[in-house]
Amino acid sequence: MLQADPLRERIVSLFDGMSPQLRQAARYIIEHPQEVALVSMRELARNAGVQPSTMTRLAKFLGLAGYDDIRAHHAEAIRFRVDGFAARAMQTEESEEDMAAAQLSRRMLQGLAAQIARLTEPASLERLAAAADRLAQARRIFVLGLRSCHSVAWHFHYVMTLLGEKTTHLDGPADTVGDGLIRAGAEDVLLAISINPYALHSLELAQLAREKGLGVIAITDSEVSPLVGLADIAILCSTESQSFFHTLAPALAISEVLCGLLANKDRNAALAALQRADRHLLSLNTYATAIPRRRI
Amino acid sequence: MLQADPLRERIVSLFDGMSPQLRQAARYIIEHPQEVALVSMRELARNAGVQPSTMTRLAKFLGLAGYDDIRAHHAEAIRFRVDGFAARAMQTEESEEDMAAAQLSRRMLQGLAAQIARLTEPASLERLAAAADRLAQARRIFVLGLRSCHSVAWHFHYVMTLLGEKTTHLDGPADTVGDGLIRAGAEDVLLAISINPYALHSLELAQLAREKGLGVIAITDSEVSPLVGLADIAILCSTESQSFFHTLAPALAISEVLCGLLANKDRNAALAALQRADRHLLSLNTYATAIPRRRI
DNA sequence: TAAAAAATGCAACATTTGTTTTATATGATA
DNA sequence: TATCATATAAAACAAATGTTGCATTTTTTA
Repeated sequence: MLQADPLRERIVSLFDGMSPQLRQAARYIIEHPQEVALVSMRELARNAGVQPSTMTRLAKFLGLAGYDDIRAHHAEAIRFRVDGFAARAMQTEESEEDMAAAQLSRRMLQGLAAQIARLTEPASLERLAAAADRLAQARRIFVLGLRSCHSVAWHFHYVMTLLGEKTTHLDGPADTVGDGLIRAGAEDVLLAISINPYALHSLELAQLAREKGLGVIAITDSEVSPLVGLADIAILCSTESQSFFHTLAPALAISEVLCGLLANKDRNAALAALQRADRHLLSLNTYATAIPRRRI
Repeated sequence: MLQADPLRERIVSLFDGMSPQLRQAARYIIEHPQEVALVSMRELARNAGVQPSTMTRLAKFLGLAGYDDIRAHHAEAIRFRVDGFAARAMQTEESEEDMAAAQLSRRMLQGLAAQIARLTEPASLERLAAAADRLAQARRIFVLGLRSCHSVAWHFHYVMTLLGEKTTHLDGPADTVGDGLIRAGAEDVLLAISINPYALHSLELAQLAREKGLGVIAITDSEVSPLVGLADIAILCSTESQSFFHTLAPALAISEVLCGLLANKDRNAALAALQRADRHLLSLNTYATAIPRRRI
């Protein structure tokens, strides 16, 4: 929002002085302003993961009479926004270069959004479901993604480690990438991610996995990708982008969906695992609760 | 409202068959659609000059279960208008225990697409352009993303290495993550990526960078993220998803856009650099186009 | 460590909400 | 006009809302 929003600014500026629960409530309001006006306080509190009373306390903390002041403010913001949209588009006066930058950015982002939206085609959804089934059945999941695909492979692996110990990330220094497969067998599955140009090493390892009897699931970019012939299930994602580079956002989206599907197979187990991970990381002081903030 | 609105059309088409009081209520709703979602039924009735019961009767007359259906519809319309169908799937019930895989996948993907599309708001585009400018000016770019954000940081770094030697990826074993900053100074910039929950180490390093005089550019998830206070420019991306986990797809999209903008600053240099990288990797036999024959 | 203070969860509270019921008014038909 | 069906207003109702006080937990201070 470009318009001055005094309440929003007040919440941000007082954020540091809030207790954890107040912060959680405040954060949710900052990030879902329209919901404040559209749902009841109790429902908002539920969605924000706090007690109803916390919302009242937040209002008082902000110096307001009660929660209704917060709601009234956000309702007013919605009433004003009716014509604010056009106004906002106009008021952006930019330099020529920035204009060009904004245009390129917009084109790229819209392209990415469209590509991810296109993954909702029935054919893709079927393959996603089949892949999730296969991954759920596997004893062990080996995740392989080299070079540009490393980010996707690692992210999948990272999320899955929050759920349990089922995945092995095939990566390592000194040419030890494939060592994880030493004890892999027919009960295991390789999740291989590779896009054009295909890293030779990825294909070799996928081939090796196949020879060892592993199931192979591929995330790749084309029906004629070499991985398609090697894989039991291949999920295709476009990598075209409006810039010089290939995009991996759709591939990342696919891997996130796979994680979501796997977690959804047993929601309770997933929740329990996540809580366990939370506690572990908490005891390690991995995350910041108190914030080293110095400047506004 | 430009979109087709079935309820509105239904009210109009049944208008002639209504009693005077029903008409008065219906007319007010047609002419003040946003008020329906923003005030209580009794207040709406008062403003419309009818009895509260008339509103309920109108709902029944339209074939709905009750007034709440009318309100829910108008709230949805506001969500639609404000977010461009973004947070829609987001808010809907997630209580269905056994959601079909296809349904969950579709929801997740649509949500991701919408979140990326939302990054095209003018405010975001401005920040992207400013960030690209700052990164282009920098002597050196240090890229920091720990834990879940590693994928984004690494991807940015990887793409940038194709363009040149300007970036340093802050990562390493044995607690050497921050060592890259040893010789960093005021002419350099830190690109820090962190989302809630914020890795303590990321914040500490960002703080250190700031103290050493580096510019700080952040990719983070909220106006109240601790990185916002530390950063010269903060680019915000939503991380909410329909599943248990946060999504990094929008953050990845942002980093890809930054790469695109940087490459676009000097297209010829970028092309030349990419060709050089291509030749190098070709001579190393990094890539394949067909299924490889395994070396023994 | 113990004591004090702050933060939080819980449950009871008075209101307010949307709905339903009942009584009254309205207007058409014969 | 008398009769009837419909439309409206008023009041009663259960369900929900936002708030508050209190007990418990957590954090800070001495």
